[in-house]
Amino acid sequence: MYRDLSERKKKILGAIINAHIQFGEPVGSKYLSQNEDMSCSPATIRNEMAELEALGYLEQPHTSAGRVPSELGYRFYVDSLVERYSMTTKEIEEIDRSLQRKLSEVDQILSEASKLASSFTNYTGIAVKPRLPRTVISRYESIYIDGRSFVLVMLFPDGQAKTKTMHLGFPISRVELSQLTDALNDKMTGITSDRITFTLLSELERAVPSISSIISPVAKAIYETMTDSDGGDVKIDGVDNLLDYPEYSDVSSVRHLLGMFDRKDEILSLISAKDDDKVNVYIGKENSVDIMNNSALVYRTIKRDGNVVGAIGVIGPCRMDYSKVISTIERLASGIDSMLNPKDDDLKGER
Amino acid sequence: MYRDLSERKKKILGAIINAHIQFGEPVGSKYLSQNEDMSCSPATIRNEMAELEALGYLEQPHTSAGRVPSELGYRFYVDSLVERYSMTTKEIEEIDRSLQRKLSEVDQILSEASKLASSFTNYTGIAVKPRLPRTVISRYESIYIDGRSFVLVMLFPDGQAKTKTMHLGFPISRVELSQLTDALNDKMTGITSDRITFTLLSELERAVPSISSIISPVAKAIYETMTDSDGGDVKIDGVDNLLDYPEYSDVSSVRHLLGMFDRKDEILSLISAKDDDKVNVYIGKENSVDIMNNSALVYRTIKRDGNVVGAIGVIGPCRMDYSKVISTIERLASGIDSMLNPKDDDLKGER
DNA sequence: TGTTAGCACTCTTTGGCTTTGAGTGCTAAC
DNA sequence: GTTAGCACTCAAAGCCAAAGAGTGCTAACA
Repeated sequence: MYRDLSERKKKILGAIINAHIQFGEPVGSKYLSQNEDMSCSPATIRNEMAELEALGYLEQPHTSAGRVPSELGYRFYVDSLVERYSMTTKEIEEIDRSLQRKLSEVDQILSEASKLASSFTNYTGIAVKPRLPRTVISRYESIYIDGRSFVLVMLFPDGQAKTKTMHLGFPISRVELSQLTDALNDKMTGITSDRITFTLLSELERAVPSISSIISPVAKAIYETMTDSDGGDVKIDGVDNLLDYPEYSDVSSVRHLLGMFDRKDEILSLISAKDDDKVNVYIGKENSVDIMNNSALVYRTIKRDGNVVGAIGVIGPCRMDYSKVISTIERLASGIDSMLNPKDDDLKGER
Repeated sequence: MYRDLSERKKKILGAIINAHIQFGEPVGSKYLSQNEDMSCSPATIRNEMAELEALGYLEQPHTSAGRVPSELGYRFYVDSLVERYSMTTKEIEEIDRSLQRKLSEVDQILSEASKLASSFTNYTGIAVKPRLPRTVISRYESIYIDGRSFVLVMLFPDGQAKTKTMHLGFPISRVELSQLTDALNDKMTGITSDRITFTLLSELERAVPSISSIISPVAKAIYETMTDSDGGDVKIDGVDNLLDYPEYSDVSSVRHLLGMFDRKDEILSLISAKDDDKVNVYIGKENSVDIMNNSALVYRTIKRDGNVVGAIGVIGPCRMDYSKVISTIERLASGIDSMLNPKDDDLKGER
């Protein structure tokens, strides 16, 4: 697709995008010939630029302005020109150090990752926990607290656990509690939330006749837990970073972006769609999220035991320092990956 | 303090604030005499306005503009003039219905409340979970999963429970696990996180010599859990609502506000400071959070069993529809309160 | 045939200028 | 104490000209 570009065109296109990323303003022929050692005159560059514009890689805000990369141009740049930003040892150390403060739960890791992504890149960081396929509970345990309350522990197949503290209006004995637990383990394991039916509840009530009135609130708690963990979540940090960039100096553009953050579902589905192991870049309207008018999204998914458990990324203007952002996300994501999938040492850390 | 204002001054001040809230622009004498049936001429009103300005209730952006309420003016308005907004049955129903979708955990209730506050008022909703006083764990339980992993359940004095799933690099037996649990219950209950010392860990290791290498990761998990739940949290929703108001049409003012949202700590400490049962209103610089330059904060705390577990509120421009906002927050908060503190029915719902 | 210099042309940006209009403060009359 | 009248102030809007940046085109050149 990009075969038809001569080396010189590529060089010019790359130089324009670099300059535009740096200064945020349209780039003119004179600037290029002077500062980017093009070894040809402005006039020649103008000719090339005119052709690049005809091919769709460049755009002109108005007649007497320089050229600005189009979304196609950025795409080309990201795909082929971008040289990997080589991080300084200091930067690498800083990222690694930040990750050291190893947080235990996936949720927390992601939420922290969003902050890190934001602070290292100066764009807006996002972290996504995808909507999981329907969860089933594989085992129940209960912990007796006192005559009127107990903790219900629900274990999921992936080893996660959730708890609910139940307060009852009437006393319950340890024996009854263990009957209840047995009944739950007998009837309520391995099923999805939509299979919790009235029939099932009646069966349960029959299994523990002495405390049948407890079934309904317990079932409700279970149902809530199952449906809860279905939900995806999107964390966003550093929105105010964006306001430093002229593309968002207009309130309406900010509103666009903020509006998108409220429609987190779209981000969720966008990111959940693709789950390869590399950093992905969506530029402007390329993606279904049409609100991302003048913005780009760089992200990478996070896996654990081969399953996607989340993603981290960065949102910023199309004119983004891609090489730096990509490297940062790359390193953050792989750092998190290795935290979540520790090598088989003598003793693994907890999750 | 406000005794010295004549009835007519109060009326004029109130009319100015109402008009300014409605239109967002400085209010002139002519407008008042025409539209608010003042029964006196513009000139008279001008005299009164000049005095109100001298007293500090009004301000003039520049010589030839109308008057704008000062922060003191708003404060006066909120304290004495505001007539409680009477909600329509429809609005009340809608709030109640939204609250019906009763979410179980405090965290979720608050996060949902923030969305509700935002959508009912069209300002920015915030929900706060305060930094709790240092947490201690009152009891440990463990659930055996398989030879190499188990779930550690930690119970807090208030009945909450947290879990950590531990994956080990070596096998552990049920007996050893219960030894571990006993040791934890013996040595690690009732202490704050800063008292988990090396000495304590050594004692623990001595208590379970056969699996002493497990102590360190377990202790780490416990420490993390304890320090986690210390942390407060602030949820914010509907930031983009604000952009509809001209006060925030300037990017720098938006940045101010967004910056504040990143410094959630300040909001946290502000709200945690006062814990009475009524709706509080902070206007502009009244509060320590000096960033709230041109903004006001309306909130009310949420209690459970007499303890503050959070707060919900709204942030918007000083020029805010206080009567509506106050009623909305009032109703939301009391609705949540009653969800969290159910009447003693036969069977209480879970928490 | 590709490159370059030169030049006319376009179009935004900037600054200064005036006009407009809203709203005030003051004074004098009621 | 209230009101009408009037001069005054000042931001906002509109207008115009000048400046400046950058282009496209043409013609000369290698």
